[in-house]
Amino acid sequence: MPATVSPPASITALTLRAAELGGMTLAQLAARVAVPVPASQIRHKGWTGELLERALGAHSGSRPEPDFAHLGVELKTLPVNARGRPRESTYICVAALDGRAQSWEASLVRQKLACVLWVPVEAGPSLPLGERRVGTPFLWRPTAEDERQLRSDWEEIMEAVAIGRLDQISARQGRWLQLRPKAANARAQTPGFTDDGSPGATLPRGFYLRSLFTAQLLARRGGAQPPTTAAI
DNA sequence: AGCTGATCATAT
DNA sequence: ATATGATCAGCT
Repeated sequence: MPATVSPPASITALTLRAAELGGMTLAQLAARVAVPVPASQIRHKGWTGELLERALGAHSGSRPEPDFAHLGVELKTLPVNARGRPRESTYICVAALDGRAQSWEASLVRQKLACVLWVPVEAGPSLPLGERRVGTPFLWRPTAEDERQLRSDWEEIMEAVAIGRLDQISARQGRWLQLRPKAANARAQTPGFTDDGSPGATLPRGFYLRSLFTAQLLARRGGAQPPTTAAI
């Protein structure tokens, strides 16, 4: 039975709590909240993220709200390699593909990224799950420049969606933000447009932050890290 | 090696 | 099916 951690009362309490996790291994964290460490992530892809949620007192489950709704903070783990570079893009949210008009201001992408607590975690197939260590968490709010760039990509992608040309969009589009499949499998369906541009079911897709973007956040954060976690 | 498209688990 | 958490795996 997993142990329960109470929700942090403030952003300050949250960041302090997060800072204390820096340097810990996932095995130590798992023991603290009493959850087992899987042998592999192949069938537990979201395990690290869910572990951090528990450890920090988030418990929104799969509900469509921020992890720390009362604080307006979203929690995102960031898998990094031995050199401290992001190993993967970061999933943000699903995209509405039905062509209804949307504005950047009211977009889910903008809401999701309004305030994010990033938690770097060592990752890689050669590093056993339990031995991976938590890096130095940091709170991020998009700067005006961050938002300008994300908005530019979002609008370009959504313009193609709005005219029903889902077939013209690929993950190659977008400098910082991209649209990629987000589904149980390639047969999944959601309202959208078929390849000929007519209304119909299509593959669900989601917005992802390219690793180049998160790499810049890590670099911007800068600062000295403990020797053993020099890279993260 | 990096990237794109596909996939896995769980809760609602 | 939608939304949460992401990583896998084949191709360039």
